[in-house]
Amino acid sequence: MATITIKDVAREAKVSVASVSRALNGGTGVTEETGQRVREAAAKLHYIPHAAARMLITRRSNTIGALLPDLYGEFFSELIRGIDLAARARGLHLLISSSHDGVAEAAAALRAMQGRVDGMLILSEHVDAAFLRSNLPESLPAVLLNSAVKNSAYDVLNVDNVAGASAMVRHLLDVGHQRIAFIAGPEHNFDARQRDKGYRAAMARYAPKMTANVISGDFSEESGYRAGLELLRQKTRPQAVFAANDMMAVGCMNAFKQAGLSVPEDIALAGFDDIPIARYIAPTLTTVRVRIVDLGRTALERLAALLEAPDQSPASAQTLGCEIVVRESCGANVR
Amino acid sequence: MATITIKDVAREAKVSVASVSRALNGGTGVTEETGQRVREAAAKLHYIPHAAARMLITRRSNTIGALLPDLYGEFFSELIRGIDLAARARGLHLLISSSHDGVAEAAAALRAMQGRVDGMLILSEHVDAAFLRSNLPESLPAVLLNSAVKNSAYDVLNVDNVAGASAMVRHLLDVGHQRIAFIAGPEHNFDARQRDKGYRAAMARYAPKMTANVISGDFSEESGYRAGLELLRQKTRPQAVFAANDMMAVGCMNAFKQAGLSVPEDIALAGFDDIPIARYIAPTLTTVRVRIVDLGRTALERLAALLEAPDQSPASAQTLGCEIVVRESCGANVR
DNA sequence: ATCTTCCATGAAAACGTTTACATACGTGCT
DNA sequence: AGCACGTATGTAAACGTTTTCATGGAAGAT
Repeated sequence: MATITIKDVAREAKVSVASVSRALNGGTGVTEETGQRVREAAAKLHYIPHAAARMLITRRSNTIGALLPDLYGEFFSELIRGIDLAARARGLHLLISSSHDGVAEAAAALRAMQGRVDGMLILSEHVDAAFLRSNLPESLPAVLLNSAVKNSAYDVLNVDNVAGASAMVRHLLDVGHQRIAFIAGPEHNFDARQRDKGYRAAMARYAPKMTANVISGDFSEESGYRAGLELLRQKTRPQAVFAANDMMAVGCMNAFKQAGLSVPEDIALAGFDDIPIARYIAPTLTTVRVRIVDLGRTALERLAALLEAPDQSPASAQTLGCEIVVRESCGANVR
Repeated sequence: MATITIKDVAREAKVSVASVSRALNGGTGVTEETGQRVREAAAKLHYIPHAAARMLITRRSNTIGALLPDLYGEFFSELIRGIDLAARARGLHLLISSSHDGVAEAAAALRAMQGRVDGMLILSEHVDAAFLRSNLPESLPAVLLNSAVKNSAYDVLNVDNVAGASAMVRHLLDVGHQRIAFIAGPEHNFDARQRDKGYRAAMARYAPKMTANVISGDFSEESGYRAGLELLRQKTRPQAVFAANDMMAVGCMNAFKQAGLSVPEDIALAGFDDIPIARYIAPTLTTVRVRIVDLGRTALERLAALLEAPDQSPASAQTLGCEIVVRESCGANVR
C-alpha cells in the first residue's frame, strides 16, 4: 500500500492540510465539527504522520538516547526498565546503544546518535570532561550516570556509594565486629573508588582505633576468592569482610568455606549490589542494595526536565540513596 | 551554536550542495580532489547530517525497533546485547520499547514506533496473527521471536525448546534414571508448552515403558517448591525431576533438602535456562542452556536480510539449538 | 580540426510536515 | 448601515537532505 499522507486525509475530510494538522495536533483553532471530520478521515485511512517530516520541521525527535557500556544482567535490565517506564510515561522514545567497551567505540556511538535524539543519558567509564567536550555538542542536553565528572557543565546523577558503604561498615560494627577488612574493586572504576572511600571514612569515624585493611580486587568472583585467601594469611584474622561487590563476596565466601571456616560464625561477610545470587547462596548474603530502577527513572526525569527548559535549569548533581539488606552472612542474627 | 547544514559545508568547500552530498555518501561521481575538499570542510565545521531530513527523502531510518515484554535480568540483557551487536555491525540503530504487559500496551507501543523504524523485532506473549494484522502494516518487515504464530506470513525465530527438553530427558535416562517427573510451566506460555512437549516426546520414545509424570507449575520458585512437595507424596518417588525452568528447579531443590533428601544421591534434578544462579546453588544445577545472544543476533540478521530484499525472501521459520550443561544435580558424576 | 563520449558539477524538485500569514466571514458595536 | 474585530480556514514557505536532469568541458576518435 502506498503510504498515505496528510494530503490524503485533507482530501478525504475536504479541508486543507493545515486544518488537518491543527485538528490532529493541538485541536485548537479549528471548529469542533471540522475536527471531528478530520479525525474520522484519519482513522478511516489509518493515517500515521511521517515521523521524519515532523522532526524536520519541528526540530524535535521526541527520542532520547542511552549510551551504555557492556553491562551485566540485572543491572542493565533494571536500568533500562526504569528509563523505559519513565520515557513512555512522557511519550518519549528510547534509542539504545549498549555494550561497547573502549573510548573510541563510545565516541562513535555517541556521534551516531547525533541528530536523532533530543537528549542523552550517558553511563560509561570512559567518559570524562574532555571526552564530552569533543563528542557532545553543547546544545544537546545530557545526564551523566555514575560519573566522576565534576565539571558542573553537565548534569550528573550518582548512586551514593559512599553512604552505602559507610552504612554497611556501621552495621558490621553494630553487630559487634571490630576488625573489618575491605576488598576493593578496580582502581579506575568510579563506583569502586567511592565505596572504598565510604569504607575508609566510616572506619576512621566510627572505629578510630582500627586501621583500614584493604585488599585489592577487580569485581570478579575470582579476585574475591584470591582476596579471601590473602585475608586468611594475615596474622590477626579480620572478624568481618566487606567486599566492594557481591561477586567478590561470593568468591571470598568460597575461599572461607574451603579453608573450613563457617560464615558468619567464624568470620562475617558482606557485599554490595544485591544481585539475585545474594539471596540464593548459603549463607544468604548481607549486602547493599541500589534501587536501579529509580536510578534510570530519575535520570530520565531529570533529562526530560532539561528538555522542557533547556536554559533555565543549571547543571545539577544529584545522588541516589542505597539501603542495607541484612541477611545471614553478617552474623546479625546469630549473636 | 546554530545548527550547521549541508549548505554551510558547500559554501566552505566552494561547491554545490549536490557535490557535498555525493562526496560524503557514495564518494562516487565526484573528483578525488573535490571529495577531499568537502571532507575537510565537513570535518572543520563538525558537520553532522540532519537525520530527519535524510529519512524524509530516503524513506529509510536505518533504525529497527524491538518490542519486548517485561523481561528478566539475564535474558533481557543478553538478548539486547545480541541484537545491539549485530545492529551496530550493520550501522543500524536500535529503538526499544520494553516492559509492557498486556496486549493493549503492546499495541500502543507498536503503533508509536510506526514510521520511525524500517523493521521490527517482536517478542511478546500477546502477539498472535490477528494482533499483527491489525497493528502491523504489512509493508513493515518483522521478525517474531519465540512466538507461537505459525501464520507463515511473518518470519519466526524460535528456541528449540522441544529438542532441548528432549535431550535433557535422554541425558537423565543415560545417567540411569528411569522414573523422570516433569514440572511444567504456565499453560499459556509458548516456551513452557514446547518444553512439556519435548519431555513427553522423549519419554514416549526413549522410555516407552514409563508413563509421563507431569506436575503443573508457573515458572516461579514457589511453584517449584510446591511441586517438589507433591512429588514426594507420590507412592513411588521419581528418580529424577526435570523442571521446565531453573527457578522452579531451585524451589524444588529446597523442598527436597527440607525433606532431608540429598540431591543427586536420593533424587536427581535438572532445570532449563541456565540462569546465573544455577552455577551457585549447592549442588550446582544441571540445566539446558539457550544461547540468548545468538537468538538476538540471528533475529537481527534475519531482519536485516528482509530489509535488503523485502519481496524476494519469503517468510521463514528458523529454530535455534540449545545445549545441555551437566553439573552436579543430575548425578552424572556420582554413578 | 571536428565530432562524439564521458563525467564532474550545479540547479532544482521532491519528501511530508508545521506554521506564519493572508483571507473571508460572521458578530457586535456605534 | 457601517465599522472593527475575532476566528476558522486556506496558501505557501520552510525544514535539510537526496537525486534527477541539464550543462559544460575535457579527452579520445575520426
